[in-house]
Amino acid sequence: MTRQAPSREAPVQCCPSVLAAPLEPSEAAELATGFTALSDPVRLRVLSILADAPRGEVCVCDFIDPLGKSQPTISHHLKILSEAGLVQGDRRGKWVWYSLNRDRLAALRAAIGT
Amino acid sequence: MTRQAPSREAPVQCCPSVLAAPLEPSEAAELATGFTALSDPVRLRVLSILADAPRGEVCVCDFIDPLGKSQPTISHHLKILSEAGLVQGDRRGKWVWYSLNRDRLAALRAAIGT
DNA sequence: CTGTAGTATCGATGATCGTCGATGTTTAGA
DNA sequence: TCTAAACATCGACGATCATCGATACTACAG
Repeated sequence: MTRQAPSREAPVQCCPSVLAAPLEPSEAAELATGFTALSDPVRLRVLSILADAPRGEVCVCDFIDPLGKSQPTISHHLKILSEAGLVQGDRRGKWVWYSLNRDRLAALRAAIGT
Repeated sequence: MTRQAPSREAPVQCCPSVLAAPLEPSEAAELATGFTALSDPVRLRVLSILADAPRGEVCVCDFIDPLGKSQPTISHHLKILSEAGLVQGDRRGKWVWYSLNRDRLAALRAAIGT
C-alpha cells in the first residue's frame, strides 16, 4: 500500500487543468487530444466559420470553397474535430450539417486557465 | 492599391480569435502553432509543473524524473514551448530556470472564447 | 431501377513529429 | 588548465499527419 501524504490532497475538480498540478499522464493525454484538434490552421478556420454561421450550422460543401481544400480533406478534418467532441454532424437529406460544440471548447479553455 | 470594402470592415481586436470570423489563414497559422505546443501530453505536464512551482521556475534537470523522459527529449519540448512563447528560460550558473508565460497562455485561451 | 449529388472511406505519398544516444557547449570548481 | 555537471544540438529511427485521387456509401428525383 502506498502511503497517502495527508498534507497534499488531490484537488477535487470537474475537469483536468494545466494549472492544477500534478497533471496525471492520462489527463494530459486527454487534453492533448483536444488541443491536437486545434493545432491545424484548416481546422481552426472550420471552427471560425461554424462560430460565425447565422444559423449555427454549415454543410460540408460550404467549407470547400472558403478553405480551398478538397472534399476528402474537409471530411477528414471534420472527423477529427468530431472525434475531439468539438463539432457534431447532423444528416438531413443529402447534406450533413455541422455545428459547434461550445461546451467542449469552453472545457479546453478552462484547462489552460480559470 | 487594394480597395477597402467599406461595409465589411475587419473587426479591430488585439488577438485573433476562433470565434471571430473570418479567421484569416495567417492568423489561423499563428494560432495553430500555439495550440500545437499544447498538443503533446509531455508538454502539458511541463506547463503543469511550472504552474505549480512554488517559486514559479523549474530547472531542466527537475523535469526529467517526474516526466520519465530523457534529457534531450525534455530540452526538445522546452524549446518548442519556448518558441511558442509559452515559457522562457533563464540561465543562472550551470542551470537554466524555466518559467511560465501566463500572458501567452491567456492569449490562447482568449482565442477560443471570450 | 437508374442516375446524380453530397459525403465518407480507402490507399498512397511526402512531410512533420517524438524519442533517444552521441556529441557539442557552457559554467563552476579544483 | 583539467574535470565534471547541466543543458543544447545533431543524427537517425519509427510513428503520425495532411493531402488528394479514386471509390464506396447514402439519399433523393425521375
